[in-house]
Amino acid sequence: MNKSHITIHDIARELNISASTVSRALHDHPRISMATRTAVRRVAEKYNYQPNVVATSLRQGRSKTVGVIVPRINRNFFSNVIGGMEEVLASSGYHLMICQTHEKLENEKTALQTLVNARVEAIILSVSMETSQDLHIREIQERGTRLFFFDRIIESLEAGSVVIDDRLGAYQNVKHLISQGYRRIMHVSGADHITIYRARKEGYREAMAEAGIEVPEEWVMERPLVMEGGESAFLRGMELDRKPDAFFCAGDYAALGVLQAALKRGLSVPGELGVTGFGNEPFTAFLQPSMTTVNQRGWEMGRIVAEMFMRCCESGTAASECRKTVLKPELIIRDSSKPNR
Amino acid sequence: MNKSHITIHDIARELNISASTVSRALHDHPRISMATRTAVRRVAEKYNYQPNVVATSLRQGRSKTVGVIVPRINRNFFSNVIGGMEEVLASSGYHLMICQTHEKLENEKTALQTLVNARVEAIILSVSMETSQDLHIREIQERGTRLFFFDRIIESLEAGSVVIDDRLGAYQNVKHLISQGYRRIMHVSGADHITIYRARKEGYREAMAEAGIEVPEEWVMERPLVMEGGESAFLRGMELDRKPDAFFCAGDYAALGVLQAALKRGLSVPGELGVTGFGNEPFTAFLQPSMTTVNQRGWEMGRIVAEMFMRCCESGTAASECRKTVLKPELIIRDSSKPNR
DNA sequence: AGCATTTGTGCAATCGATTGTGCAAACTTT
DNA sequence: AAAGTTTGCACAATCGATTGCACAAATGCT
Repeated sequence: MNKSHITIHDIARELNISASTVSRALHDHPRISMATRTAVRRVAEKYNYQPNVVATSLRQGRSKTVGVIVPRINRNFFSNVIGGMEEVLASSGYHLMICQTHEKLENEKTALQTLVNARVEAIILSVSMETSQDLHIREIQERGTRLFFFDRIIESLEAGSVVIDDRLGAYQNVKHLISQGYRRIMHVSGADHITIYRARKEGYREAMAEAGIEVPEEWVMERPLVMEGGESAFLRGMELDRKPDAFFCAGDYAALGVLQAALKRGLSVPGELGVTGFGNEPFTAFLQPSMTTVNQRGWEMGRIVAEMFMRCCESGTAASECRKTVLKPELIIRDSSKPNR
Repeated sequence: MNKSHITIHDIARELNISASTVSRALHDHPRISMATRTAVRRVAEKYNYQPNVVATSLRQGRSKTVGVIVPRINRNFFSNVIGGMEEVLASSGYHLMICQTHEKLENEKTALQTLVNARVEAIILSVSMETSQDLHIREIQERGTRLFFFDRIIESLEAGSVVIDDRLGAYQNVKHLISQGYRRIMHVSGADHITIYRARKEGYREAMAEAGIEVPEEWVMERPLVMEGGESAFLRGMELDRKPDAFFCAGDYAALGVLQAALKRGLSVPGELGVTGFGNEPFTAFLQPSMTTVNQRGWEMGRIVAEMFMRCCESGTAASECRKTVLKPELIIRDSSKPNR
C-alpha cells in the first residue's frame, strides 16, 4: 500500500502502456502524443513520481555529483569554500560528496579512491599537508577523472585551479608592516612543499629585499600553523640577539599564538611588536588588538572552481585544459599592525 | 586503450568465465573453487578493479550514502557536527551528501526532495529558522526515509535525535551570572518556535525564579542571533528605567554584539556589565574579555547521530524507534562573567 | 487506389553488479 | 555399479531509466 518509491513501470502499468513510453512522455519526446503525455504527467503527479537518480546515473554514466576533498571541513576557510561550491552546483542540480583528509596522505588516497568509485564527475581538492608528491593524484587523473584544485595546489599537474596570489598577499602584508615602521620582521612559515606557504615566504622576502632589509636565516621559522607553533616561534625570536619587532605569520592561528605569547610577556601589541596573519579567520576581527590579515576569499574561491567545473562540463573539455585562476588577495588592515612607537 | 573503469565483465572476458563467477569469486562465495578465486583476484588487481558503487546501489537498493541538511555549512557548530558524522560514517564506508538551507524553508523542502531522490539511506537534519510546521518532513518520513534530527529538532515527529540539554545549559549559565552578583539579567532570545531557543529561555526563567528575581516582560527580547541583534538588544536595554547589569544571550554572535556595543559605550565588562553567550564559537575564547559561554559539543553530536544511524541500520529498526539522546551541556566560565563590582 | 511518409508505441538491450536456479561433472555412499 | 551428494560454474533475471530499432496505423501525395 505504501510503496515508498514509485517507478516508471508503476505508471506504465496504471496506464496500460510501456515504461519506455512513460520515460519518453516525461521527457517530452516529440513522438509521444499529447494525450499520452498529459495522462502520464497526471499519474506521475498523482503519485509524486521522482526519478531514481541512481538508476539514471548508472544508465547515463554521469552521477551529477562532484567530490570534494579538504583537510578538514570544520575549518572556516574550507567550510566557506564548500559553501560557495554548493551554492553554484546546487542550482544546476549537482550534489557534493565531501571527504576529509585530516592532513594525512593516507586519507587523501582513500578519499580519492572512494570518490572515483562513486563515479563523481569531478574531484575538487585541496591537498593535505603531507602531500609532497603527485603520483596518487596523477593516476586518478590519467584514468579519466576531472580534477580541480583550490588553494593548496600541485603545480606539477595540469589541472584547473583557483588560488589567491599568495605571494602578493604576503608582499602587501609585509610591505604594510614596513610602512608602519617595523623593520626586524620575522616570518612564521608553513611546510615548504606546500605551494602557498612557499609563495608567502617569497612575498615576504621580496618585500624585505625591496625595503633593503637583510633577512638572516633565523628570521624565517617553519612551524605547524597553530597557536603552539606561533608561541614557539615567538619564544625563539625573543632568544635572538636582534629581537624582532614584528611577526608576519603564514596563518592566523599562528599569529594568534604569537599575539597571546607576546601579551602574556607584557609586550604591547602593536607598538613594541607588530603581528600580522594570513587567512582572515573570523576571530581575527574580534581580538584585542584586532588583527591585520589577508582575506583568502573562501566563498568566492568555491564559487569559481565550481563554475570552472560547470563550464568544463558543458564544453566537454578536459579539466587539464582549464586555466589557473588567481584571485587578488585583500589585505585587511586592523590594529595589530599600527605604527611602531 | 585507456579504459577508465573496468568491470567484472572485462575480468570475465579475460578469464573466459562468466561475470557472475567473477562477482562471486570477489565475494569469496564458497561455491567458487580456490583456483578461480585467486585467478580472478589476480586479474582484478592487475587492472585495479573497483566496483561501480552506482551499479551496486541500484541493485542492492542501498546507496551507502547519508544526507545531511544544515542551515549553513560554514558555521562553526554545523561544520563540527558534519566533521563528527564524517568520522564515524567514513570508517564504515558511508558517504555524506550535504545540503544547506540558508535558514529558508523553501530550500529545506528542495533539499529533502533532492536527498530522497538520491536514495540516501537516511537524512540527518537540523531545521531552518523558518521551519515552524512539520508537514513537509512528516511526508518524507512516512514515505519511508529514515530521519534523524540534531540540535534543532521538531518535537512533534517521532525520530531519533541528539540535542544538548539547552534548558540546563541556560540554567547553569544564568545561575553562574547570579552567583557572580549579577541580578538584573536580560535575555536575548531566538525565534520562539525553535525548540532550542524556547528551552534556553525556560532555563533562564528557571534560574531567575529560583533566585527570587522577578523577570519583567521587557527583559526578554527576541532578536536575530547575530551581532546586530545583540547590539540592538543592548541599546534597548539601556533605555529601560531599571538598566540591566548583565546579558545572557542565546547565541555567541549576539553576545559579541552586546559586548562590543557595551565597550563602545564605555561600560566595563565584566564589572558594570556581565555578558554570556551560548555555543562556544572559537572566537569567544580570544575576545577581550574572553566570553563565558556553553559548549554545544558539535563534534560529539555529529558522532552520536551517526552512531545512532549505524545502530539503526544494523538492527533494521526504524529511525522513529530511536531514542532522543540528550547531551550534558558544558558551561565554560571565562572573564566576561567575572563578579559584579 | 497505391505508395511514401509521418506518427505513436512497444520490444529489447543497456548501464554494472548481484543472485536464484539449473545443470553438468566429480565425488561419495551403499 | 547405481544412486545420491557435493562442487563449480553459467544463464538469466533483476534493480530503474533510457534509447535504437521495428512496426503498425494514420496521413499525405500523385
